[in-house]
Amino acid sequence: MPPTSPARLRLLQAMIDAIWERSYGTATVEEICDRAAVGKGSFYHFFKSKTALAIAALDHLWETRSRPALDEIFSSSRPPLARFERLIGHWYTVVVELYQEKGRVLGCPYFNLGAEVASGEPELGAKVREILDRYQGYLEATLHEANARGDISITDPANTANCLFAMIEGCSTQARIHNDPERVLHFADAFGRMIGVTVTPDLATAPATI
Amino acid sequence: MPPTSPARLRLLQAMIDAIWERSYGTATVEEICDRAAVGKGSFYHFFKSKTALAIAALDHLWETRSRPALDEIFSSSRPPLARFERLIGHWYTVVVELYQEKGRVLGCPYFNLGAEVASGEPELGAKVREILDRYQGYLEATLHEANARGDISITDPANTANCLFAMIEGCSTQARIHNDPERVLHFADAFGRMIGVTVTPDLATAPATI
DNA sequence: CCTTGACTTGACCGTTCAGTCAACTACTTC
DNA sequence: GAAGTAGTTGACTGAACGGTCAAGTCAAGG
Repeated sequence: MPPTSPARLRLLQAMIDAIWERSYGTATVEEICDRAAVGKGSFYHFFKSKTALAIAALDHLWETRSRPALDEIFSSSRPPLARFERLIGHWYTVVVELYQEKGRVLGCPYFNLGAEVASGEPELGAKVREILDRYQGYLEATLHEANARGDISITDPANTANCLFAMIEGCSTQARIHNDPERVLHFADAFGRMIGVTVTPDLATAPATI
Repeated sequence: MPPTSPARLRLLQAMIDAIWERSYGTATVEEICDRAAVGKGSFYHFFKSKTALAIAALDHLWETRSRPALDEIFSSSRPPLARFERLIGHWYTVVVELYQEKGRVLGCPYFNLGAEVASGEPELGAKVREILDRYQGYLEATLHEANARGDISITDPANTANCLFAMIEGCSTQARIHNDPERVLHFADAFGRMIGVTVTPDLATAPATI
């Protein structure tokens, strides 16, 4: 079971697509096998259950997409406040790209899944919390650094990071509920007001990841 | 089929509980019938489908709980900024009460459901959007009034209301994901910074509704 | 006492689900 | 080319699903 097997990778991607486009609960094993063009036997050759695939799929999405993108956005070569501007611009770019591709705003798969399986599915919930905490960690570290440089003056960086992250995820979920990509840009202004600076989304040419 | 039939009311409440505690997708008709102590035949006597019950349940929750609570919180007898303080305090009180009762933070049923059924279930999605828009309307109207009184100076009340609401819902969903009631209070500080005033949660003795 | 109709019931139906399995292919290694 | 290993298959199973239905109960009206 080398983790690079093509069928295995297609299953991971199919599960991510299913969670993103629909929801974990409504995604059936057969649907995922069809999307991946893989027999049901192969599914259970690689993963012991639907839940196990979901956990592996979250890890895969994080390692191959989210983490590389966040490492670039929050690179120390960029000034702290510019990282926030890049984050918002990047987030918007990804949402619009997926909207053009799928015809729908999909929101954040981690957050959507987390809300859905908060009760029941404790292992899946733990994986979601782990990833969301790492995500928020980027924000908190950057707030600390901006504080140290004197760019901003925030008394409680951990709490502020939490609130910024809540607004980002909240706006993304609103955008999903209303299927309206523009809602994602709404928070740029509020983002700035929360940390006491002006924040302008940085819509650079971007690698298409989230 | 008088809408006040006890069995019908129990079905509405059972559906709300199921959506809140678990999720719409994992709630089965049989589970709801059991919770309501009602035969499956009665279910289909009152509602033509599971979806129809969900839509009726959202309306019922809004009319009997959310709207009365919001009308009290946003009563014109209260100064605009005090309404925000009361909203946060009330929200926190409800979350803690439900936490003590059910052992879990449940978040906002409208928001959770909306994210879950954003694709698929268009009628249910429309009902969720209608309710969320009304909810946000209270915030926007209050921002306008506070602006007019000179309490605050917000250039784009509609967008600000949207961001405040996104942060409220985002924090609530985080609280659900982490099963941590205290996360709901996190945003009081950020709430104030976004509109440029100090906001202190008003934890008055409250009617237990959301 | 009979009729009516709203309300209730749970067995039942066809479908769909997650998961199993025995058989097969393709590739490597000796 | 034999033997082993990794990957693949789809028919199959038992359970659970949403929804149907024939057979009631019961209170109100005549």
